[in-house]
Amino acid sequence: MTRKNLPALSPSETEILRLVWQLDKATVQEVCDSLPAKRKIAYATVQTLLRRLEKKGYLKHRLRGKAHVFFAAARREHVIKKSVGDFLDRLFGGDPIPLVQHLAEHGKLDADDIEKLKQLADKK
Amino acid sequence: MTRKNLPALSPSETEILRLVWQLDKATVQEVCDSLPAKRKIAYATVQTLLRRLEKKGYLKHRLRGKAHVFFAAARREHVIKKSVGDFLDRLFGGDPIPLVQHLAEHGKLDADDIEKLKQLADKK
DNA sequence: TGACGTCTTGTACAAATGTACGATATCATG
DNA sequence: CATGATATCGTACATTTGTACAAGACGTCA
Repeated sequence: MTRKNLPALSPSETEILRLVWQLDKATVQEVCDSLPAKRKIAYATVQTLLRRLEKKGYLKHRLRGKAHVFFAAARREHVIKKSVGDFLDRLFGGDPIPLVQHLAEHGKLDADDIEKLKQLADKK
Repeated sequence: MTRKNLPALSPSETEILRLVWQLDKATVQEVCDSLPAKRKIAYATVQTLLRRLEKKGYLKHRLRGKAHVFFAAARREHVIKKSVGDFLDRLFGGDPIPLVQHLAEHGKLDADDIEKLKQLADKK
């Protein structure tokens, strides 16, 4: 199943992978269509990124007519965990507090969000 | 002061920059010494990374004897904000909740941490 | 059936990244 | 002052990344 040894994701690859996750499964075209309006990348580029993601083991595809329909080949949870972990290490030496604190201070999190998190943490 | 237009940080650069922040100011040697034991990069490599960070505008240096002492040239707050923002966009489409939730679920944050955050958010 | 649109495949290519060697300059010390 | 230790500087170089064009396959509709 979802096996280890996933080569690192580049920023752009991450971006595309997220879209596939979000769409659950998608063709090149569909990924292109779901790109934020601001972010404009050529169809061909998205295609290459999807190919690379597949080669790296993050995606697989099956055919629908002539089109490739890409879908996750690695557990999202797992990928996220790795990405967040690495990011945390690089920028904060692994300590998550400053990160969350930063989010809180920049209005990314309101009291409500935090309340929800509290429930979560309490349950654990 | 801290002008904009900072070129993107590569993962390794980020790692090194963080160490300089942590040490407040540091020579190549000092950065090398403060590298986590696991992470083993040659002196020369660290040197290159520091040089690049300076060229990109993240660091400056002054001399102490013959050694270069590097120190921040851009507001840490600002750099973090940008890095976190980009990361959030890439991996979560900009929504911070799933990120924090992930942290909470993976035991990265305990109820105490969250309590602290609550205070923070309340103050806002 | 033949042109048309849609897709994939192969390939390209400059720039960024990760990593590092070798030459050179300088400082302390015997 | 010669020697070693320590630093920087210039440069290198294989990969990876970001971005993309061109050629070929296939299904469709007039």
